[in-house]
Amino acid sequence: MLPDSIRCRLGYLLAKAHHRQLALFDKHTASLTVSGREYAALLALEANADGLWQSDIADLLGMDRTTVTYLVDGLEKRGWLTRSKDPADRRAHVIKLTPAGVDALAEIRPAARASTDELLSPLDEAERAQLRDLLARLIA
Amino acid sequence: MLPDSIRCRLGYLLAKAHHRQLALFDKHTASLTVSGREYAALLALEANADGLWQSDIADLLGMDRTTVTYLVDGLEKRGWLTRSKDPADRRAHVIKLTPAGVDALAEIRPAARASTDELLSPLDEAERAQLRDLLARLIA
DNA sequence: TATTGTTATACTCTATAACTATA
DNA sequence: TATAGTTATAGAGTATAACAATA
Repeated sequence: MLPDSIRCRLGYLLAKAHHRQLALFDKHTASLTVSGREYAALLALEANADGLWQSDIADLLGMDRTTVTYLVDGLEKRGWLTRSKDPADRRAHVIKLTPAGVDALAEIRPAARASTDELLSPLDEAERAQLRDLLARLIA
Repeated sequence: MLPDSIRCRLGYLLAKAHHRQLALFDKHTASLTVSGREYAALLALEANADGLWQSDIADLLGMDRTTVTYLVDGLEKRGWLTRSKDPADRRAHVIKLTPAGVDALAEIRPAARASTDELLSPLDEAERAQLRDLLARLIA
């Protein structure tokens, strides 16, 4: 009943796939109270152990500064990161993962991977790599 | 600077690609005041000339009834579709495209296609088909 | 003057529940 | 009692602009 004009529409396919991804992430991380964006921010901090400015996080994840302020607020309340003035530029806040944040990430990562596995379950290994490659080239 | 842990994260790739798709659709249809969802609803009605119930549209596009009410309100105000009681089940509204709706669709379609072309411009024909196929299998 | 971060505001989407009218 | 549609409300997510502190 769904016409091909919609089924093959890229906007429809991307919206649905993205929606499904969000739902599966929520399902697998239900006990962890963390959003996909928060997880991405934790990964960015993990990869930058000397810390990041909030504006770095905004640039890396494609959010604006406003959104990062709220996001960092939430993670700071959970004790997963620290905010401190950068001595070299006192306008900026340096954000660093705390040991509790490292632990949280260790808990979240397997759940996040399980959600991706479930989303990608219709595809074999080669197809999964292909999908990542094609999507990466769209947003490059 | 963006770590591979994020760059290869499927949630990140899908969110970005979807966001880019929305932005390009808006850019190419800026003069037409139509959303992607409204376009999808028009396509569904085009493929079902005897009309659809609002609940059919909800099922087809994966929205709830509430959202469809608002969406149909907007398209009806533009004169692109009609609402009429179904004589066979007076609880339901039959939605049909008007001639003005057909005209609008004829205007929107090339703009929508141009936005998809721009989004997919980094990929060749075979890769575009591959991407559609892989995404379709994720949401099946 | 420009930049970092904060706050307030508003606007869109979406989710829920209560309501009506029909079946 | 269940279903189609409407309405009201509230919650995310996001975008904008104004502001303080600092460069």
